[in-house]
Amino acid sequence: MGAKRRLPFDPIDEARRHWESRWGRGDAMAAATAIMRVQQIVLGAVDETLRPFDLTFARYEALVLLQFSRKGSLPLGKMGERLMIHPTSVTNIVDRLEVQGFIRRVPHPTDRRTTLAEITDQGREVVEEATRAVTQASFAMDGLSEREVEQLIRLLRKLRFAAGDFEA
Amino acid sequence: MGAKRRLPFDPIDEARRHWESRWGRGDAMAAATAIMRVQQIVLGAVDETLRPFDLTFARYEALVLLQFSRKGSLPLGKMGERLMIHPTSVTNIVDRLEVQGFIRRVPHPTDRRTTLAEITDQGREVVEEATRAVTQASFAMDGLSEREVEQLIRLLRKLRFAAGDFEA
DNA sequence: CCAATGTCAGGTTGACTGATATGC
DNA sequence: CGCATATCAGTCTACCTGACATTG
Repeated sequence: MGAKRRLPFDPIDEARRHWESRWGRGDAMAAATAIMRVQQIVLGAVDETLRPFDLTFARYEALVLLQFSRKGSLPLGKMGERLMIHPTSVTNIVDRLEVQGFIRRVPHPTDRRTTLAEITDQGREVVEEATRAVTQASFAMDGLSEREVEQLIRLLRKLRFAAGDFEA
Repeated sequence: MGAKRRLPFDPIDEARRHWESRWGRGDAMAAATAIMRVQQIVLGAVDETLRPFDLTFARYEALVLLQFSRKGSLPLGKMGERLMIHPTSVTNIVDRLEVQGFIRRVPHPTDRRTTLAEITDQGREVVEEATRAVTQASFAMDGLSEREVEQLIRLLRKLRFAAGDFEA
């Protein structure tokens, strides 16, 4: 296993002190580092929860998106936009989900350039099951109160907005 | 390019509404998704800033750590602990930095099992230069006020603490 | 002719697993 | 002997670039 030992101090805080004593403001750096680390923690927790279903977070998100869509299908490009991932990543993820039998590729009825990904019955089943597990696992957010989770969501949303993710 | 278009709404918020109307509480899921996305944004911003120096965030962090260390050198294992990365990733990162001439491997004076990574003069130079760029770039944190950045740091630290990263 | 859509080939990064040589 | 340290081989995810065929 990787970073096994629990450190006797917060390494990010420590780095920040060094940073500020030498280079000035270190809040942005500290925040960035913390985000990296928390992402690692959360992703690990989620992937572990999803492993029994042979899903990664990325593929799970794709399935959830299709599950929520009106017709159970979306153009691949649309999926990339919503999930904010690269076109080639969409191809990759859809490939795997198709092999697993959770979605299938379907030609678009009118625009013959575009391919639709359609969730299968088996896909719907696995999403429901996986979601049950995921809801219970609570994603390593146990350390925060409900209010704090909302606060975190708000701050992250502001950051994403400033980065130009969306308009509202 | 990947997710180019700015969406007319917040996709995470939208997903959360769907989620909650169907499966119950969605705050943890929303927070997890937001963290993934923000990590992507921040990492992208940092890596872009560091590209002129031929550094990634991971390698930059390793250099900063060595720069801050008393003797300018640390055992590889120690580096892994501090940076919270896998031993094989340490080997990988140190390999690359060594090829670039920013660090060099040095045998430990007493314990012949362990190898030290020592930052070179060239390494110190590039850290200073890169840090100047990085400090100005401010890591896509522009959307938040100073107070909010501190708030974010605090919440993330709480989460990391609950996950068992450190003891203080 | 130009734009959009999806795919493919090929390269990079970092993380992981499992095995191994060396030294404490 | 067991344990620690670092490495190696091999695999995996996700990203990127640049090219391409097809279609609008």
